[in-house]
Amino acid sequence: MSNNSIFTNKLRSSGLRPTKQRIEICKFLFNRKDTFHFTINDLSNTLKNASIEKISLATIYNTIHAFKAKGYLKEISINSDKTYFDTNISNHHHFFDVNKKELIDLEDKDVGEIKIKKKLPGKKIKSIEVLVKIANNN
Amino acid sequence: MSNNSIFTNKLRSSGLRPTKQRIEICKFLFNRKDTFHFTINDLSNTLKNASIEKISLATIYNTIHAFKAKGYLKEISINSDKTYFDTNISNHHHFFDVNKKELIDLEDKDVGEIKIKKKLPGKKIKSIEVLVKIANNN
DNA sequence: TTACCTGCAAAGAGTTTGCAGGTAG
DNA sequence: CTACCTGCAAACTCTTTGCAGGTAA
Repeated sequence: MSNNSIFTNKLRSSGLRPTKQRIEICKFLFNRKDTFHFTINDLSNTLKNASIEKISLATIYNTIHAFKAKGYLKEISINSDKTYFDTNISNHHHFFDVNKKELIDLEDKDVGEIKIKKKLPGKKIKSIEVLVKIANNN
Repeated sequence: MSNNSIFTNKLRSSGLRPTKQRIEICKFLFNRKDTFHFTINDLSNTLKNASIEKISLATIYNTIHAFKAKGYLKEISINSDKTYFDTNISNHHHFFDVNKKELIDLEDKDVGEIKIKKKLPGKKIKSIEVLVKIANNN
């Protein structure tokens, strides 16, 4: 199907061989309208149920890290026991719902411009990430 | 010495028994002019060299978590293999030097006001944390 | 054919837990 | 005396690695 060939090309063009495991993971991650957040564990479980053949954990780690290195995914900083990945690779920020342990996108425009007034010699800014922790009103 | 009694009181007043291990840890963490960042591993190694008696890793974890729960320490969000704690519990932000894997404080005043323009019903903001990743100029 | 990829199992790192003995109140 | 704390080792979770067999080009 034409969908697969999109991913095949995407993978090939970044020097990754389009194996069926990687295409399977691509389909799950990128074949959707909205971006989303996930953990490796989520992904593994979902694929276990959804796909025909089991993909080994090692392959999932391997693939997710390759995708991250290629810029297809971002890893997100939170004080949490979990490591989250984000299919939204644009510049944006996050709410973290501490009750539901859930990440919610905050678009760049939802956060006023951030001005860093301190400079360190010989260093340049690579990224500015804002994490807004939210909790239920009691 | 009078220093110890400060910590003894601090601990007692928050319902923690002032054991010699906890006082030892307090002295190392809080008996200094400047706040700093550390990992459990750092702390364990430093105490191993510096103190008379060895404090077991389990006790260090236990104590650090108790201190965090009591608000004496903050845990810091970074995409890193390490978990950092901060003795600076005031509202502030961080640079993370990706080359040196080092955290540097960014005072509140070094970061322009942050305006979160999105609200989620039934949720309130608990904290806003900014992480500025920096790297060497090449 | 060759370099790369997958799957499994074992190994690692960091953290937590169970329990017996010790200590503060 | 009792509840809490410590230290040790075992257990756990998450992640990485080594290696043999498989697959894309």
